[in-house]
Amino acid sequence: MKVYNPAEVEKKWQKFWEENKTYNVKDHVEGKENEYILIEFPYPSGIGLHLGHCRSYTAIDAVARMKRLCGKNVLFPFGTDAFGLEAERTAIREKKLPQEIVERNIQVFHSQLKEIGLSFDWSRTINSCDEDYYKWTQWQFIQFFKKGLAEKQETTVNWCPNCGVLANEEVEDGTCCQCHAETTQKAKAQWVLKMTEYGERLADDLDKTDYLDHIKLSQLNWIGKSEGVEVDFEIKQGGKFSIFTTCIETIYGITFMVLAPESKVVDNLKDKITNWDEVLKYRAETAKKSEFDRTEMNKDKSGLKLQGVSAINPVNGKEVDIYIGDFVLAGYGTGAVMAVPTHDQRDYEFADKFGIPKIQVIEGDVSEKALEKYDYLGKGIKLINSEEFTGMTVEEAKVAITDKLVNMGVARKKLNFKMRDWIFSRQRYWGEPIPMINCPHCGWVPEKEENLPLTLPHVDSYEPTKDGESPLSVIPEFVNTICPVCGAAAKRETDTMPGWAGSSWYFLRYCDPHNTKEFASKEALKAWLPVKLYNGGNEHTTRHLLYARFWVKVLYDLDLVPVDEPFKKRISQGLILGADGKKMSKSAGNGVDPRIMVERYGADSLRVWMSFMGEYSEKVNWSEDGLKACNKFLNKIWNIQELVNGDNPTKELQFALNTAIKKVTNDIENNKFNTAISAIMILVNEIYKVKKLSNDEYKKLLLLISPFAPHLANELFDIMGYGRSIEDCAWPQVDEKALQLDEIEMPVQVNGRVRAVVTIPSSASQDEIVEIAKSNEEVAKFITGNIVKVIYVPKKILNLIVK
RNA sequence: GCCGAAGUGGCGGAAUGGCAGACGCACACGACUCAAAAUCGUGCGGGAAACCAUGCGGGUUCAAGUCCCGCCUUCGGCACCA
Repeated sequence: MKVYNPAEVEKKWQKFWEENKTYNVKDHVEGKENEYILIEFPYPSGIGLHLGHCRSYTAIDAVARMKRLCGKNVLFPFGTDAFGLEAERTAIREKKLPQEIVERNIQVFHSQLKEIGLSFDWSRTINSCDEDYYKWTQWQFIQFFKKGLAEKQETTVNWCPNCGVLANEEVEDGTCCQCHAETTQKAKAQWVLKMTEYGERLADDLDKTDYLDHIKLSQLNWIGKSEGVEVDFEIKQGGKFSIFTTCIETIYGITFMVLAPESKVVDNLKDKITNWDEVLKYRAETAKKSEFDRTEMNKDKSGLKLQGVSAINPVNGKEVDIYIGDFVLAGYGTGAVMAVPTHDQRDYEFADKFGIPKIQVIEGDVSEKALEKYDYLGKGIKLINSEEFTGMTVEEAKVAITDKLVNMGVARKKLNFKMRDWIFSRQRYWGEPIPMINCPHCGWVPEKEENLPLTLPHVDSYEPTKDGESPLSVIPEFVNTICPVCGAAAKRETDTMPGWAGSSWYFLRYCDPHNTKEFASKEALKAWLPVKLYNGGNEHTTRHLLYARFWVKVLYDLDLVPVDEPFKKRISQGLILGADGKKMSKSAGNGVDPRIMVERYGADSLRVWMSFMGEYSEKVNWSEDGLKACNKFLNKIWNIQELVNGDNPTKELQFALNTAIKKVTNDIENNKFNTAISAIMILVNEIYKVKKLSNDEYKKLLLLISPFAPHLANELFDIMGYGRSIEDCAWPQVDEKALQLDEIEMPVQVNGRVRAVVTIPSSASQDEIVEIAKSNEEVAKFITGNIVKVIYVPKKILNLIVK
C-alpha cells in the first residue's frame, strides 16, 4: 500500500477536474433538478485568499458536492468584486493603476482557489470591474432612472478641508484619518436610489424567504417600518411644517417642537427669528458632529430656542415654542418632531435642561422619568388632560385622535421607515461611471443605451480632487459631451457608483455570464433563480442583502427577472480569530497563510479542519494542532484500505454506517458541518474496532467524506476500483432497517436525578420498563417511599417521583 | 446609545426541555521499537463521598446549557469600507 501523499493526490485530481471540466454546468440536464448555491464574491485583495474565505468556501463547496451526488444539477459559481475604495487606496499606496492591481490579484485568487479543490464552474467567472459586466450595471441604473427611482437629492457628506469628501471610516473622532484636519458635515447634491418606496415590500416579503431568524430580524429592524400619523403644524408667524409620530395619543402633551437645525423651515423663518446669530452658531456646531454623535441617546441634550416664533397645536390651538436640536436629522422623516416630555425620555431630558413645562396625558408615574409607549401600550391604560379623549384607553384614543385630525384636513395616516434612500454617488475614481448627462436644455438625461459601457477613462492621477469633486471632473474629454436628446453641448455626471452597485446583481449574471445582448436571458434566469442557498459574512446581513433584494425587486417590476426575492435561504459563517483569540491582522502578527497550511498538511486536511473546527456561524480560534489532527484522521481513512475484506457487509458495522449516513446527510443539509465530520469520525473509530469491512461499506464511507475531502475520496475510489470518478456515483441512502435495535439503553431517574441506565427490549411497555427499573439495585436504593408519579418519555427517559 | 449574536472542562467544541461535556486537541499510562517518531490501545470536569458544575442573580418545570425576568462581559452592524 502506498503512503497517503496529499500533494501528489491533490495535484492529480485538480488537473483531472480542470481537463474534464467536471464542474461546468448546463442550464438544463434531462431528469435533474437545478440548484443554485452561491457564495458572496470577494474583493480580490493583494494578500490573496485568507482563512475566512477558506472556511466558507470549503463548507459551501461541501454542500454543492453533496447536492451533485444527490442528483441535482448544481450551479456553484465564482467571481470577484473589484471596484471600491479599498482597491483604489491600495493602488494609490502602491503607485499603480487599480486595473493592474486587480488583474494581478484575481490571478492569485483563482490559482489559490483551485489549490483547495473548490468545485466552481470556472467557465462562468465574472468580475464587477470588467467593461462587459459594468456595462449592465450602468444599463440597469438607467432603467432605475427611467422608472423614477434615481434622482439627484441634497445630502450630507463628511468634509475635510484638505482631502475633500471622506467616507465614514476615514473620519476618526471628527478628524480626517489622512491629514488630521477637523472635519465637518457639508451639503452635496448626489444621486439617490429611492429604496424607501420599496420599504413595505422589503419588510413583508421576508416571509417568502427561509433566512435564519436573526437575519430576518436584522433586516426588519433596519427597514424599521412603523405606522403612524403625519400632522401639519401651523407657524403662528406664517408658514407650516409637518411631523411624523407613532404616538398620536400623546398629542395633548406637546409642550414644544424641535426642528432639525439645517431645516429649510428654519431658513424660511429667518426674518421672524430674533436670535438668528445664535441659530447660525448652533448650525456651525452641529456641522462638526457626525450623525452618529447627534443621535446618540446618552449624550448631553443640546438645542436652541427659536425666539420670536411659535407653533400651533392643531388639536387644541395651543401655542408652543419651537426649538432646533441636533438630534433631529434633516434627512430623516420630515426633519421635525413633536415633543411630549412626559411620554418620551429624550423629550423629558430636553425639557428638564431647558426648563420647559411637562403635561401628563396618560395615567401613570412620570415624576422620575417618562412613561413611554413600551410602558403603557396594550394594558388598557387611559388618557388624562386630553379634552374629549380623556378617559379613553390609549388604543381607542389612537384611532379617535387620528380620525379627528384627518377630518380636520391637517393629518394623514402614514407608514414611515427608519431605512433611508440609498445614496448612490461617490466622488471617487474606481467605480462605475454613472451614465448620466446634464443638458442645459433637457436637464438630466441618460446616456444612449447603445453607447454603453460608458468606460472609466484610464488616467495617471485618480486621487480625489481638493474641491470634493470626482477625479473624473478634471478630465475634459470625459466631461464634455453632447446631449443625447437635443444634441446641445452638455456635461457628464462625474460621480461613480458605490461598491455596493455591482454586488447587487452579480448573482444574476452568473446565470448567463457571456450574454452580449442582455444582462442575462430570461430563460437562463428562470432556470436558476431563486438562489437556493446564499452564504456570506455576518457584516453583510443588513446592507448588501437589502440592496440586492431591492435591486431585484425593481428588475422584477420591470419584468426583467422572474423572481421578486433572489435568495431563498441566507446563512453566514463566523470569523476565524488568531490563536490568541484576536482578529487576525498584520499588526497583531497572528495571521495564518492558507497556502502554507496546504503545503504542510494538504488541502483536504485543511478543508476538513475548516468544517470541524466549530459551529459554522460562530467565531472560532485558529489552532494548527486541530489541522494536524484532521490530517491524521484522513490518514486513518486512507489506511482502512487494508481492512477491506470481501463483499459481505458485516452486520456489526451496518448500524454505525447507517447512523453516519443519516447524520452526515442531515447535517450538511442544515449546515452543521462540524457534527457531520464528527459523525464520520465515530464511524471510522467503529471500523478500527471491528477491523474489517466490505467494499460496499468502504465505498459509502468514501462518499460520505468526499464533500469535505474530495481529492482523497477520488483517489481511493480509483485505487479500490470503485470507479474512475466519484462524480458518477450516488449519495448513499439510509437503510432504516439497519437502524432498528433489539435493545435500547434507558436512563432512569428518581426525583429528577439519574440513578441508573438499564437495558430494555425495544418492544417493552411502560409497565415492563418500570418493573425493570425498580429491580435495578441503584434505582431501588433511592426508592425510599411510594412512587407517586411515573414520567415516561419513550426512547428518552424514565423518571420515578417518590414521596 | 440602538439593532443582532455569543458566553459550557486545561483547549476547540457536542447536546428537537430528557444521562451535560459527543467528536477532537493537549496530557498521562501501556503496546510496538535498541531508541525516538509514527501508529495502535486505555484513562482523562471537580470531589473520598454525599454531591458540586454550562458568565452572574432570581423564576417556571417531574426535569433547564436549553424557556421566562433582571444584570455582566465579549464580538458584529449602525447608512461614503464593502
